Amino acid sequence: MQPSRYENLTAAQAIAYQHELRRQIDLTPLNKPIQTIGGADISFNKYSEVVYAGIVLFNYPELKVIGTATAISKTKFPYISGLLAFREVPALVEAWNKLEIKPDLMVLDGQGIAHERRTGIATHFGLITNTPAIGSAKSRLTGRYDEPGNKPFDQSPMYDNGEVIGIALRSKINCNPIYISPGHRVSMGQSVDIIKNCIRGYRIPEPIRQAHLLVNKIRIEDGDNNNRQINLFDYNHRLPY
DNA sequence: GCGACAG
DNA sequence: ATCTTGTCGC
Repeated sequence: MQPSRYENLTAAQAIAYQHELRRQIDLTPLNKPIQTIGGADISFNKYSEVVYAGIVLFNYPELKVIGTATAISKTKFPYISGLLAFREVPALVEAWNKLEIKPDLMVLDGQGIAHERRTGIATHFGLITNTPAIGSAKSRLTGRYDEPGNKPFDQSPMYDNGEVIGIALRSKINCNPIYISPGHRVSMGQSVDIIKNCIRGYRIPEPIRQAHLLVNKIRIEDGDNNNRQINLFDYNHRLPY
């Protein structure tokens, strides 16, 4: 199935495809040393079908930026919890195809196997690009866990159906944890170790943080002004008139 | 039926 | 996700 055709799928068909992808997941430990790593993210205006995708490449473990790639695309697939990949992966793959050199591993903003069908966006992206990938989410989708301690790198396993599907990691003191899970071709332990090395003073791991800054930048540069939106703040200030 | 629900 | 200011806590 080509990502460019995802928007033609119904939710039921997308779920059927996830069941198909699930069988192909490989969580064998990555045996090759990591020299390059990439972070990916998407930005968009909620009143527009335009999505801005970006990937930032770094050398590893230093995390010095060595390249970027972006793509401005459109999607009609709505955001549906559990089907995020069908909305965001097409644009990400467009950016991916523009990369001169592909990284040894990718970090995606969302879940890996910490998903009801074990097919979060990191797993999905890793499978269709045949690239080791890790999911790092800012909130939980599924799974039960005890709140990790409040010290940096305190962690707590996430369970679903008796299996460990991810790790809630305290990336920064006094901040909510982030949720780490392997996506494809990397183990649970390696995923946590790699993400820990990508934490550089902020709650969000550097690859994703930089990708987020990049996509927001290109969205503003593209002139997001044309996509009119009335938020509560503006609305209240216009009431007198 | 009810509550939960990545971005 | 995205909009925006102020404010609280470390």
